[in-house]
Amino acid sequence: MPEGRRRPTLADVAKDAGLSTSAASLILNEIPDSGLSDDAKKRVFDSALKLGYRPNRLAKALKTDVTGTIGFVSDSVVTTRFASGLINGALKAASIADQVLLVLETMGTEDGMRRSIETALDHQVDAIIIAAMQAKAIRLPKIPKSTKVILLNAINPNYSSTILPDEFQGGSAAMNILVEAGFSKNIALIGKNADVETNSYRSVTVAKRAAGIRDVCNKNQIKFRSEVVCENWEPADGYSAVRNLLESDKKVEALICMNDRLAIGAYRALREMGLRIPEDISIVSFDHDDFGELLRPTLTTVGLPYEKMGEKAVLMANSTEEENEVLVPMPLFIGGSVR
Amino acid sequence: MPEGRRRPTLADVAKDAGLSTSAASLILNEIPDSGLSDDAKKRVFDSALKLGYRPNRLAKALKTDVTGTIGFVSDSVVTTRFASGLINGALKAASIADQVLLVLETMGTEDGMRRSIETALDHQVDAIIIAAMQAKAIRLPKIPKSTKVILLNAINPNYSSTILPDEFQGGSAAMNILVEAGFSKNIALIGKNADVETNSYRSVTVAKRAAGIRDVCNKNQIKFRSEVVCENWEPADGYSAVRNLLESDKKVEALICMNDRLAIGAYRALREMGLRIPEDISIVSFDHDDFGELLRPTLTTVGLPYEKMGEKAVLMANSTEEENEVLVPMPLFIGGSVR
DNA sequence: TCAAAGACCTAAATCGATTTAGTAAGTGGA
DNA sequence: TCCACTTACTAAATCGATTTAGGTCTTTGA
Repeated sequence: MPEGRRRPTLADVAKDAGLSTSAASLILNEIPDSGLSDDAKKRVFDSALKLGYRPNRLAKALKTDVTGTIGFVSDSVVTTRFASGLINGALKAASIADQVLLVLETMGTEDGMRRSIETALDHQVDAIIIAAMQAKAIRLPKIPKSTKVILLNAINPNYSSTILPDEFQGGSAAMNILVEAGFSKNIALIGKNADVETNSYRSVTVAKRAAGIRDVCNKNQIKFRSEVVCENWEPADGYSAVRNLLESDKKVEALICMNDRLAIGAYRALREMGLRIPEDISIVSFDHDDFGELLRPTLTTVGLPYEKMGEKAVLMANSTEEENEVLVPMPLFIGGSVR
Repeated sequence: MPEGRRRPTLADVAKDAGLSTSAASLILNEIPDSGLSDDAKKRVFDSALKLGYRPNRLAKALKTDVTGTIGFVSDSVVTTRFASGLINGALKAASIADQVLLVLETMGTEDGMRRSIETALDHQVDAIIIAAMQAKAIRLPKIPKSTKVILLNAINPNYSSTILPDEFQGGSAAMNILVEAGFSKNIALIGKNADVETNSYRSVTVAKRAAGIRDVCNKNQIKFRSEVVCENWEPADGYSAVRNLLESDKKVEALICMNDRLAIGAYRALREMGLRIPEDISIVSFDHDDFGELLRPTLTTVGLPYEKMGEKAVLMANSTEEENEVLVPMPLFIGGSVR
C-alpha cells in the first residue's frame, strides 16, 4: 500500500494489478514460459508504469548475487588529470551495461589497497578493476576467486586479465614519424633510462616503448646520434638535456623525447638557443599531455589510449570467457613539431 | 555452514560461537543494553575474527535503509583534468565515513542527468551529490524529498544545499596581490565579459569573481587603465587581447587575467613583443591550471578549492542539519609572475 | 464420465542481515 | 514456597526482491 511517498515496491505493483508478487516478478523480468496470460502481463506493465515502479537493486542483488556494480580501485588514477580517461572510458562502458562504478582510492598505500578491495567486496561488487597510474607491477591482497579481477594499466603475477597500452607499437609509431619525415642519421633520444629499460617492476610498459623505438631503428639501420640519459622525466631534465646536447653538437636535427614533459623542456631550451621547431629541430614525444596543444608549434606526440582501456576493462569484467593480456593501440596526435 | 569458500555470513559466526544470529548481530553491532554475557561477546568476536567475517552491506542496507553509498553525479567532472579534485576530495571524505561513491556521468545531457539520478536511486544511495564542471545553474529532474541532494559547484532553485567557491573573496585576493605589489594606475583587465557578469544562468560564480575584483578597485580608488573584452577565455583570445592592448598602449604594467588560459596567451604575446615577466609586466590570473607551473616564470594564480569542496559535499551529505550555501575560500598560488 | 493435460497463477522459501517481543532460568525478598 | 526481577538469550518478523514447487480450474481425449 503506497502510503505517503514511499517508493513503490513490487508488492505495490502486484496489488495494483490484482496479482501475486510472484506473477509480477515473472512478468516484469519477462521470464519465458511463465504461463501468465497476456491480460495479466498488460495489467502488471500498466501498474508498474502508473506507479513509477523501479526495482530495488539491493533486494534484487541479495537474491540473485548480481549487483550491477563494479569496484574501480585506483592507485590515484581518479585524482590525476593524467588518466581520468581510464575512469571515463570505464564509466561509459558501465553505463551501457546498466552497471555502476563504485570508485575507491588506495592513496597509494598497500593498506589502502587492501581496505579498498575489502570495501568493494563488502558491497558485493560483481568484479573489481584495479587501475594504476603508471603501468607497473602492483602488490595485491588475496581476493576470492569468485570475484573477477581486471588489472588496468598494471600487472600482477597472480592475475592474468590485464589491460595495457601497446607501448611497443606506440614506440614504433613515434619513431616511424621521424623516419617517414626523412630523418635517419641525426636523431637524438632524450630520456634514455637504464632503470626503466631493465627493471620491469618499475615500469613494465615503458621498456616496451623503448623496444618499439629500437625495433624501428634496427629495421632502418638507424643509430641514434646521441642518447641522453635523464633520471627523471620532468621539464627541467628535458631542458638541461637538450641544452647540453646542442651546445656540444650542432648536427642534431630531430629529437625523440620519452615523454611530453621532457619535450616541454626541450622547447624551452631550443627557444632560448634561437633554434626553431620544426625548421631547425623536429620533435616527437609521448603521452599527449594537455599542455601539448598549448605549445607553439603544437606537439606531435603518441598518446595513451586511456579511454579505450577503461572501456575494455569493463567489457572484460563482464565477459564470461577468460582473456589474458590485452594490448590497446596507442593513438597518434600529429602536431606541428615535425618538419 | 561454511562449505567451500563461501563468504562467511552472520549465521556462520553465530553457529561457530554457539549462539543465535540475533545474539551475534547484537554483539557485533555493540548494541547497548543487549544483556549478552561477556563470555558470549568474546566468543562471537573470536569467531568473527577466525572466520574473517565481514557483514554483507547489501543485506544490512536492505533492512536498515542505509547503504553507505553516495551517488556522485557529474556533468563530466570526472573526465576532465580540470576538476578531478572535486571527486578526489569527496572520495577522501567518503572513505573516512566508511562510505563509497557511486560515480555517474550525465554526458552533459538532461536525459543523462535523469538516467544517472534514477540509477543512483535504484541503488538506494543515501544521498546524491550533483557536481558541475563550471558552477552554473543546472536543470534537475524530480528527486524524492527523502534523498538528500547536495549541489557541488552548481545551483538550482529547488535545492538549497549548495557548495560553491568563494569567488568574491578569490577575486579580491587576486586584485589585492597587484595592489600590494604597488600597482594602482596601470593595470589592465583581460577577459571582461558582459555576458558573464550579468547572465547568472551562464555562470554564477564568475560574476562574483569580477565583483570581488571591482570591490578591491573601489576600496583603493583604482580604475583599470583598460578592460579588454574576450568572448572566449582561450589562449588565442588572451594572445590577441594583450597584443592589441600593448601595441597601442605602452604604459600598462600589470595584467589581471580572468583565467589561466588567457594568461598563457598573454605570456606568448609578451614574449613575442620582447617584454619580460615580471620585470616589464606583472600577471595574476585564476584557476591554477596545471600548466601554470610549467610556464617561466611560474604563474601567480588564484585556484579553485576543488578538493575542499568535494570533501565538504560529503560532509554535508552526511550531516543531519540543513545547511544552505557554503562558500569555500579560494587558495592563492604565488608564482613568479608578479614583480 | 473420468482422468490426463494444459493454462494460469500463488504460497512459501530464500538471500543476509536487524530488531522487537518474548522466553527460560536464576536470584532475592517476604 | 512463591512471586517479582534480573539476566541471558532466542524466535520470528522484516526489508524487497526471485524462484521453485505446487495448486486450481478448464479443456480435451477415449
